[in-house]
Amino acid sequence: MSAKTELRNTRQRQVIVEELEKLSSHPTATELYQIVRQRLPHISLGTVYRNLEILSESGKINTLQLAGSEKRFDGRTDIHYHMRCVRCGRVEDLPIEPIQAIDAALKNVPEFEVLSYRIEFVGICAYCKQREQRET
Amino acid sequence: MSAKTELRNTRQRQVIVEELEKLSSHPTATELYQIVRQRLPHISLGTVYRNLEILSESGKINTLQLAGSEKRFDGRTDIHYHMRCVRCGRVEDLPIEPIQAIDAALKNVPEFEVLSYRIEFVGICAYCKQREQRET
DNA sequence: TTTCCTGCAAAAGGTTTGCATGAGC
DNA sequence: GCTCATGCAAACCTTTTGCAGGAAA
Repeated sequence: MSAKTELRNTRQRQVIVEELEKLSSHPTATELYQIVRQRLPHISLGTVYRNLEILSESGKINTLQLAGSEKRFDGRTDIHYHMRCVRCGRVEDLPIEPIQAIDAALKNVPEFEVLSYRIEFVGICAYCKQREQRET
Repeated sequence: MSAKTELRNTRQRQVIVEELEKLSSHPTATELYQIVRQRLPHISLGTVYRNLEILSESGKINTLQLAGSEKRFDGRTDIHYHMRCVRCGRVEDLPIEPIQAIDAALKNVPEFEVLSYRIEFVGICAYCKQREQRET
């Protein structure tokens, strides 16, 4: 519940957060590892994973709960929706407001205690949409 | 799009579908493997995976796109929602109607072409809710 | 008889972990 | 100086795949 021990401010942790916050691409651990390695060539994948976990637990970053086998991470910690592009696989932020009707529906299930939800939109991102229009 | 070749009716395939349809627990491949093995002790995990994939492609069963690393499978192929129990991890069917407002929201994103969505509710299932009331 | 399917085992892909060393505070 | 964090490598877990033999149609 509360922040137990203050996190130690290591160079690796710093760079991981900085680089993640620069990105809007919701990278996987491996993708972020490649990027961070440009600044810290000796960092290990394990360190990236451990830090992403710790940072996520302490609320400094967000672990996305999406379909598929790979975890993705987000420097934004406010509530917002994502869309997965069926063409290129990108995960984009969706510029729409939270849908109130979903929260309303949560209250109407007597047997269960529904607390929240995870939603992931599926569609074609701006890049792929443009590209397909050019090719037509 | 269309069913190309008719699937061969093997004993393994039969039993996998039968057992999956009996369950409302949305098992993982490994869980279903354990169950099927009671009837076919020599079946291999690979066969279970291959059949789940083929059956899902041909629309006879459904592969759930939930958060987390493991795939789960569903004998029901009609559209319905699921809830993940935060206590025990069970995946349950949620007896609520499709929420129209979500489809309405899809249409209001000009830059993207949003086609569909995946939603997963999160809460406390009937079993855990009862248990917690008893323990109070 | 042809083709698809199966069992087995190895490989693949992503993530976690044990251990000795090293760096924050 | 005491802990926590790191790098490295091995282990883990789920899923996929290659291959030779076996069973549907």
